[in-house]
Amino acid sequence: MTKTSRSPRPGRKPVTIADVARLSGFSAATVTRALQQSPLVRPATRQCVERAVEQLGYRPHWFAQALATRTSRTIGLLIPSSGDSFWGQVVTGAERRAAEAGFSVLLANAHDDPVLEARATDLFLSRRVDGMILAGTVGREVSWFAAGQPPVPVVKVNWETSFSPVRLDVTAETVDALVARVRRAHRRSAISDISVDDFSAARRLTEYLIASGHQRIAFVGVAASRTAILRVLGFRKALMEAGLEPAGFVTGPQTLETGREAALTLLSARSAPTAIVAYDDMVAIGVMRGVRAGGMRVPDDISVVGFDDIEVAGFVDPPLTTVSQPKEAMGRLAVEVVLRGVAGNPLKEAHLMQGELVLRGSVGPAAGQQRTS
Amino acid sequence: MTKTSRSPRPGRKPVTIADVARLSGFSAATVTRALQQSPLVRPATRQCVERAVEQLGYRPHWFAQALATRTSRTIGLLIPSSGDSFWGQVVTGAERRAAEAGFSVLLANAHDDPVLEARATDLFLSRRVDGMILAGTVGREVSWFAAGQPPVPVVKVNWETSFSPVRLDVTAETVDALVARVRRAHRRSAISDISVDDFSAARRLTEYLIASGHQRIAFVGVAASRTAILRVLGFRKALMEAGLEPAGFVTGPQTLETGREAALTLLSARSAPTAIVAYDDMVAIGVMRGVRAGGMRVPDDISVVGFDDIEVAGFVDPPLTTVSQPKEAMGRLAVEVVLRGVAGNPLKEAHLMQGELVLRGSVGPAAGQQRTS
DNA sequence: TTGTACGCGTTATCAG
DNA sequence: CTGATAACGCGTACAA
Repeated sequence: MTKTSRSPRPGRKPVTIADVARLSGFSAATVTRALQQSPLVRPATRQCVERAVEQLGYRPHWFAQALATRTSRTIGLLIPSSGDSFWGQVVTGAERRAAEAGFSVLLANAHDDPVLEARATDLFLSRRVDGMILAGTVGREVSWFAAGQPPVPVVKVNWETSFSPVRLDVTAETVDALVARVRRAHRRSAISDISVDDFSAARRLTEYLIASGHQRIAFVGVAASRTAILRVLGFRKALMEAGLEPAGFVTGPQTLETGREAALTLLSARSAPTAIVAYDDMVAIGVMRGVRAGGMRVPDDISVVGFDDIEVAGFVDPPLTTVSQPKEAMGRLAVEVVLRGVAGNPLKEAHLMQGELVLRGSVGPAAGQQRTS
Repeated sequence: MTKTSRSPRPGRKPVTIADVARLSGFSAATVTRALQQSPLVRPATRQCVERAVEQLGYRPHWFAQALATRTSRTIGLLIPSSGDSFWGQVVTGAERRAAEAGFSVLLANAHDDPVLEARATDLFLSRRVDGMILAGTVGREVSWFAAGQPPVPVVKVNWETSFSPVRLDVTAETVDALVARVRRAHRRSAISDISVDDFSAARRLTEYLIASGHQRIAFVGVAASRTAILRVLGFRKALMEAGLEPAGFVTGPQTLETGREAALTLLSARSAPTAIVAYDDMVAIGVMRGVRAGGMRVPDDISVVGFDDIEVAGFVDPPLTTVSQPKEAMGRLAVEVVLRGVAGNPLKEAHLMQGELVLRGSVGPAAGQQRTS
């Protein structure tokens, strides 16, 4: 249903500083100074100007200000999608912090498309943002800025990129070497970055499963992405230190469906795992569905853990044990890094934030252990 | 963990149209025309200019353009919170549509605070947005714009406001009168608005329950808000037309906890309902938990429905039957309305969008009916 | 303490 | 077809 009706044309022309100057009887320069709380202006004058501002409903014209001062007080924020509550939380943190500093946020969605990513950085640049935050991007850095160095401070958040697949039969030494190698790729760039320590998170999650008595643990959702590799390596590391072998790896796109099928496959194997580490919560939920479809129960027969602590994770049955990423904090920190850059401190910063284990109902004691005891 | 290291100062001064003019050997005016694809410029000249642009990496300075053309090609979008995936979807739709039209989105979060809402509209105005979308706002319209008419096209989306509580013992005539009254409050405003037809959605949802054999149906989450009242009225309307009486109303804040407690209370009554309509999905999930805590099952013993189709709704157990709001479409439409206003058609538009019933697993045949048959 | 004059980077209006 | 020139609204040296 749609209804329309006339409404008065809002065509009042905006009031400028000249109008204020005229009404108050002072010059435009004085008005500017009064508005900037400059100590050079007499209190009585300030009063007078403020009255005129009030009366006319004057608001400084932001473009003109920006043009004159050469700063836009705007930060470009590129994320994969606003519809994703994960990134939504990052935006919330960023927006809050920016507002505190008197900055606003220019938002763009990349929808996982490198072309859109490049277009967005272009947009930001021509909008003369004072800095930009590139979050969850998939494209290659070179495609963003033609001449190497970006002209404004840039920070990457949870930057994703493809890596040649890691051999799964790594040894104790190669795990550390590979982690170092993956991290080094970050360091080469001159662009600041913030990311969550996926390696450590996966390691702690796996250690928790081992401490719960699990000995046969599989990983579902292996892929050639930076994040996936670090999580696999953390998983391997924990296993090695406990003298255990992985109970299986399932490769595939990081979707619910992958998790479902993987669970069905793994459960029908002769030596089925008693616990599954999923690449992320969505895959984990798929695993839980697969487990149920296979006639078994979580966590009685098999334990499941995920990553990210997405909103849904706390609402599935049983609620999912996972590791939560500091989403709002990442957004805030990203803005702070950019702000430091804007303030004229052109340092590259690299932040590795720690996730937090969220213990819920999807992990129980190892089923095998129960039988033998 | 934090690491910092030196990086080359990015202080190249941006290239201006004058640089392009110099290099290409033409005047700035011609460069502008070439870039605007004006037919007034000779192809050879255009080529020449384009080469210079390429070579210098020139990008038009957006403020200066905006200042000269008096349009910012920006739309202000105010939402309660980016962390909420409901609004995130609205943003996605808006952002997409805006990008198609070459506009960008300036985002602000109100966090349900009328003060922040007013500050945001102020920000938008001083940023000279071409139009603004005020979504899910709670404040009073008068507080937004000092001088009555806003100076740019504005559209409200799912505008929320408090209403004097509706008497629950309405009659058939008063239902229609009340719906009309609630809607009239919208019409009085000169500001365009988009909202979902909550009355009709609630009515259809309730009709569906009745068609499933339910006769004793309660409503949980009554409050003095516009949305809540329309949903209650839709619920009442469906019941009346079927010659049924409501099995109860529970008032309270629209949270999961309210739902939980309400379920416990309703189930222990002498004539317990066989179905519950919750104000929204979060309340509905609370109801489901309460039902389970009370030792009964959904949908075997009692059916539950919600509103909004939030992300979580499809993942709870059983998946929730609800009515989905056209979130992305609302965002798109909002941008379109603003764009029409920008194009110089200052009409007030009122759009009532229809939600869609999403039938999932939380509704079954009436338990009472099963027993008697 | 206040006013004047100029620059910020573009676009639009007129002449040529 | 192209080139001067004047806005656009504000900040800021510099002068008063």
